[in-house]
Amino acid sequence: MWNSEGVDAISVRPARIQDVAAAAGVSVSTVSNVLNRPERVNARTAERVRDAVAALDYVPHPGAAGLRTGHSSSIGLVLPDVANSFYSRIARGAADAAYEHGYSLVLCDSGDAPEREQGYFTMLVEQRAVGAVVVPLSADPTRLSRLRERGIPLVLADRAMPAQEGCSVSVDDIAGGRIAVQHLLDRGARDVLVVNGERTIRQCADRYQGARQAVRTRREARLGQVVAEEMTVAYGSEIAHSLDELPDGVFCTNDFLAAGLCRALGERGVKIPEDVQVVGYGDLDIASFVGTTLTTVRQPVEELGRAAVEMLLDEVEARAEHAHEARVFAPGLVLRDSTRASSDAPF
Amino acid sequence: MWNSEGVDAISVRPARIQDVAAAAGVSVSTVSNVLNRPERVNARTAERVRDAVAALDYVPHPGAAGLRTGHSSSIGLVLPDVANSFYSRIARGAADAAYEHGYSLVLCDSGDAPEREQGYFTMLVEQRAVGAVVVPLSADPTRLSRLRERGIPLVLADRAMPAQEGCSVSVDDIAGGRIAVQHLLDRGARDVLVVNGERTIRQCADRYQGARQAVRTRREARLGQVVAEEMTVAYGSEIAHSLDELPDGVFCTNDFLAAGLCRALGERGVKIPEDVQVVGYGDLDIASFVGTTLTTVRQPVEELGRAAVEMLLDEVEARAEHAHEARVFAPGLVLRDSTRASSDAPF
DNA sequence: GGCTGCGCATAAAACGTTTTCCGCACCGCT
DNA sequence: AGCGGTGCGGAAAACGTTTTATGCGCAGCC
Repeated sequence: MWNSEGVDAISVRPARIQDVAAAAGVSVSTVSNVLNRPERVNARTAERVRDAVAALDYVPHPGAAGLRTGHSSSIGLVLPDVANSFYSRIARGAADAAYEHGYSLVLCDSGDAPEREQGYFTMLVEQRAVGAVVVPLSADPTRLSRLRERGIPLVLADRAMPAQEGCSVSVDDIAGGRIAVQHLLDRGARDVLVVNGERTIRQCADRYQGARQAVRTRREARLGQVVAEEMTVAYGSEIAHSLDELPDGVFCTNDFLAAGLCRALGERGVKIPEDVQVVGYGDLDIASFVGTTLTTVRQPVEELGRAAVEMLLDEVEARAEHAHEARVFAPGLVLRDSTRASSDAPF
Repeated sequence: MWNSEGVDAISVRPARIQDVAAAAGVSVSTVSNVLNRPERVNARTAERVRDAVAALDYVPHPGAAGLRTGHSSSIGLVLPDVANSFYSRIARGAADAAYEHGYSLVLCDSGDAPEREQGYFTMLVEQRAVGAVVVPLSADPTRLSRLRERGIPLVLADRAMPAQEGCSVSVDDIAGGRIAVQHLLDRGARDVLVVNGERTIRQCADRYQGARQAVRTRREARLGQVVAEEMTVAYGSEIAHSLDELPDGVFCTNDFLAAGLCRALGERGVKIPEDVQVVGYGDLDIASFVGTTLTTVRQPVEELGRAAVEMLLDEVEARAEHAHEARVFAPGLVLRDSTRASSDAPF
């Protein structure tokens, strides 16, 4: 009645493989063969079939196919919070890779709730997901058992795992700490302070270890450390105010800390980078938005997501000859004003 | 051989409904009934069945079920880029809602590529997705036809749509512009400048319209506008430098612009908020990280994602009595230093 | 005592694929 | 003529569910 013509489509039943077979004057098996193993069928017949497919706008039903073949074509991506930019960048890389390989990505945002993470694991088991990329809430390996015991392959992201247990991808935080401090030393700093987060956090401990390694290469260099309760702008600022004697180089293990520290130093009349050089970590948005833009350590996070999916698919598709691998990515340094002597206006 | 005992699980075939039936000494239909319409079956039998389910750790195969019932339980989320915080917040809200209702969310990141967006539409059609939430690349409605003609219900996000075409969710940008400027006027500003983006962008046009509405309520107030080529920190800064005479209130239609503008004004020796009050838009991370934190307009973005999914599910589950709706959300004001007279240290 | 109706459980037919045979026609060879 | 290939195409059996149509026993009612 008042419907325009497009709307009648909502009642049309999608074409099945049978319909295609009928239209092309062949059997269903032939249609299936044309679609999945074209080499098995005569070129002329194949052509006829493909015409029919196009004419009917046939799209195969992967659910039905999966029923027969035993596996779906979706992979799970489990992470604590997509709204967090670190995780959303992982998601981006994973989505790209999944798309390129023709898999669909199921977004499982555990919202920092362990029971919800478990719920998603169950859901993935139900769906017979072909595998999962997991950025786990905690390092506790038993939480992964639900997937393990169902034989769903998984790749851990941002968390290393003994290689025989499965694949994992992560960034080399020790190297990150090393290049950050190395850079400060290269630019003449001799008295380096590390503004760190809680050392129980693996990343923080690693970055500090890297810093120590860098300092060891120079006789005359000294390293200090101060630990912030939380890695926020506010604490970075507070630490800058509480400093008695100034170092000539500061390595903040997080860009928030660095941003707060830079601002507070500025308020104290300290010039950056002339008096103190500062390196941050993470290349978060804030690093380039802040007054004096931050030299910082950039992590190839999208690569992490992409690699995780690709390793997962290798495991899925190769099965037998797949060897587990713990891939670690190298971070890189992004040079900006906070360690650059001549600061040409970046805009 | 060298495998620990957990590993044999990878070969165990998941229990089917048949196995449960056998274990409970009933027929498959009874098991199915226990699971889907418990009221149809005797309480004692149901109990036996449930025990068997638990004992075998049976999980139903939604693919197979979907084959029979004709629809899957997954919904698509199509957006231009999850790494962009606006979209990732939508994703977060959508994921929460989907989880609560027992649906799984398929992440479709079109990466700003129209053909990839189409590819995802095709994929969703294949999977017989029950519906989709779409943040479209452009307003061109024909791109959605692929889903439409297959009768897949969809909800548009961040983009209004004639209500009879389907549901949509969006934020009221006119109201956003209005409250921003209203706030400036309330705090005594009389000469208000709007730093806007390209007016071909609907959001920009709307926010400016809201600004005009607010100014109209005060006889003595005046409104000016300057348009930035891009809505970035750099352009905000540039505009601040190019200003001849200063207004006493500035409304930037984006926090990046506001951040750049504030910094540049500071460099010119202008005090914020004493000399000029500034309001941003979006409540992006940058708004609270920047030197003088930004008063800004906050959009309930997670709510957008959540509502979109819920409206979609209403359409899916109610079918007949569902009425399309174009829901628009009200933005709110977040008060921070850039319009606050007495600036107590926020830390 | 034969009906009807009710409460419960089951058998069997779908759903749309893939894949394993198997058959058929044709070819070239002894 | 008989034989083994080979190249193509088809029939039919799975895959794991849901759902429709029955079946069966038993109570209540004329």
